[in-house]
Amino acid sequence: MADIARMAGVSLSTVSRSLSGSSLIPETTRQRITELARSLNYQVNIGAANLRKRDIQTVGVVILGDSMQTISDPFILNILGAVADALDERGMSLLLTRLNPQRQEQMAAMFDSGQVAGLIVIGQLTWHDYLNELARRGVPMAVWGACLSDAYYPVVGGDNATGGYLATRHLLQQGARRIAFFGDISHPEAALRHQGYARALAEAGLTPDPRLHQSFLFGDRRIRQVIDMWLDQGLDFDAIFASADIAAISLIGALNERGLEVPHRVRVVGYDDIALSAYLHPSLTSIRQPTAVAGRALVELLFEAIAGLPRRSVMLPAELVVRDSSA
Amino acid sequence: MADIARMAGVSLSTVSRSLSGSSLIPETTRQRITELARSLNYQVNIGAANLRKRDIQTVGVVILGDSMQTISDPFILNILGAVADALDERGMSLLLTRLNPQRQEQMAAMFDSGQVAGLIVIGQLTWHDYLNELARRGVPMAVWGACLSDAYYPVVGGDNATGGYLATRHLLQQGARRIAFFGDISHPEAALRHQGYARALAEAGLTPDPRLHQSFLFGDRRIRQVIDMWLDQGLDFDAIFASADIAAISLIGALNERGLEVPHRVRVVGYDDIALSAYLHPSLTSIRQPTAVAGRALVELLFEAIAGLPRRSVMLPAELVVRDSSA
DNA sequence: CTGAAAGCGCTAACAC
DNA sequence: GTGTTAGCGCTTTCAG
Repeated sequence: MADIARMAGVSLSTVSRSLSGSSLIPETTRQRITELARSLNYQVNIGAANLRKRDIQTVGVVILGDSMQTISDPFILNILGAVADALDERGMSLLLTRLNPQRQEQMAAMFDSGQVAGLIVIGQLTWHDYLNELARRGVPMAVWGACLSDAYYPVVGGDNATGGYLATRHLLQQGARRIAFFGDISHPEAALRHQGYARALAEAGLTPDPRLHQSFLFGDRRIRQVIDMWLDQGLDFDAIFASADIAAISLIGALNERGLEVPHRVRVVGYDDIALSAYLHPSLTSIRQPTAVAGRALVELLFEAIAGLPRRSVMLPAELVVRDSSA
Repeated sequence: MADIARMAGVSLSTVSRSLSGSSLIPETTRQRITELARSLNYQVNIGAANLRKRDIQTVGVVILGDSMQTISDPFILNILGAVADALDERGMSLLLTRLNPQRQEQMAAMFDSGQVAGLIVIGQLTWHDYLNELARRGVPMAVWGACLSDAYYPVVGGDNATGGYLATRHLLQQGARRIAFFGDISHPEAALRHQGYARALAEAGLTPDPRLHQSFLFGDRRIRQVIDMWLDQGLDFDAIFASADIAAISLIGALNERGLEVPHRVRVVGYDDIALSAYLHPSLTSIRQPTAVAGRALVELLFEAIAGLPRRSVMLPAELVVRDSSA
């Protein structure tokens, strides 16, 4: 910037003002400086500017992980994409971090070290208490997850109870009676989906069979093992509601392998409606969650938190998308 | 930091030195300061430190997009994950940006504005010339893509020619004779895969039929239209080699819809070996690319570029993974 | 309208 | 070992 000032024959202040679009600077000077900057590939040093302005143009996005493995749920990554777009629209940068439970503290560090103005957390999992703690400490954030009543942080999430209800009622309407549930109910989102599942069953005069409830959601190998186990035990089931499409996909693979045709022998409904679901064979019935809206809402809520506005949460509708796997 | 200095009864320098682990500071003082920092949730302001140290702890990761749509190829996101891990190991932060061709300049801006020490670009597509231009300008970077001979930037990529060859030879060995190719050969990666495809055909005494070459890779709707078109024209084909698993998956869906069973009527091989491919029905034969190694290599090459070391490129092996779709 | 000067939070000479 | 000081690149009063 000093170079430009010298070359343009003006002071630092003038260049600074000019480049930041101050209306005090006459068009001609402004043009000259802009031109000079372009030809030098000069861009204002954002870090230094922020230091002086005491504001940060970056938001931390944290993807929470369950296992040590790379997260690859397309749904999560869809939300990430939506958040990236929404942040982009506001001219904010996105600092990405993936965290597993062993490194909780790193989450706060991003904020405490002045790297980011706030945090968007994707995947609430079992971090509820820690997130509450951070929020109490005044770390601005917005979380994708279940809208827990005792959450001290703003949440954007789907209507998981309704989603679970819709999925299960649909299966019942298709004639299913012995519906298994796949999902880790230690995660609030899955727990709510399970509530909806139970409610739909109750309405049909049925009660959930605990033997048909499986907590292992991630890890396709384990999903296959469960199917094997059920079949070997002669357990009776004619439908499965899986709390994530990626689990449903593994399930369908395992069922096919054991000769149980989907949907004729076993109907399957997933959750999230990831892009691939429509192109599977059979295509997968699922509960759609509006990820684009979610991304926008997360960013909006985070900005409200940063601005010190009262915390609020957003619950997005869940929509049943019927395809072949439940026909 | 000033607070801590005052509370600890020492000078700013002592706190700074202590927190950055200088061996000059005695254990006892160091302990006291560390303790104080922890209790105040204090973390050194990275931006200010970097400004002073004139070094940046952040790397920009750019995901290049073809269309205006959110990118959601799991393979790309796998590499992103691997890069994130590798960066993490080195204590670097990851600034994520998604760019489409309309906003090329933003890529340089990340570096010029001092936000990042260098760029990792995922998805070379048709950006080759622009990437070369940046590299010439001295922007440190590393690119996932095809190892082009006239690339002025370091590249990490799979052995696309061999991958294409392996896929096609495998199909030929399975008895296929009329093998279609799906992939946009304006992208260097796909072009190399097509070369391998042509070579395998040549070895079998066959020549590629241009009518069986389809450039549309993204957009499942278009893929279906192509299948419809081929069938309506009575075009003869008994196998398809698709330059991406996500395309192969759409293809299989479209084929099934038209009653062409995979693999009995049409064999299919994809590329990338995304996680889902193993769990499809039929499971998808594909060419595996080692994403974890790729992530590590990209980071390594970027650091070499930043350090001013001579540019080099890394070509990773392509491995055929045989599954049901080509049986 | 424009320039001089102070200072954002931190580190690194350079003294003591 | 420790403190003092200058200054990283920028913005913003405050004078002119």
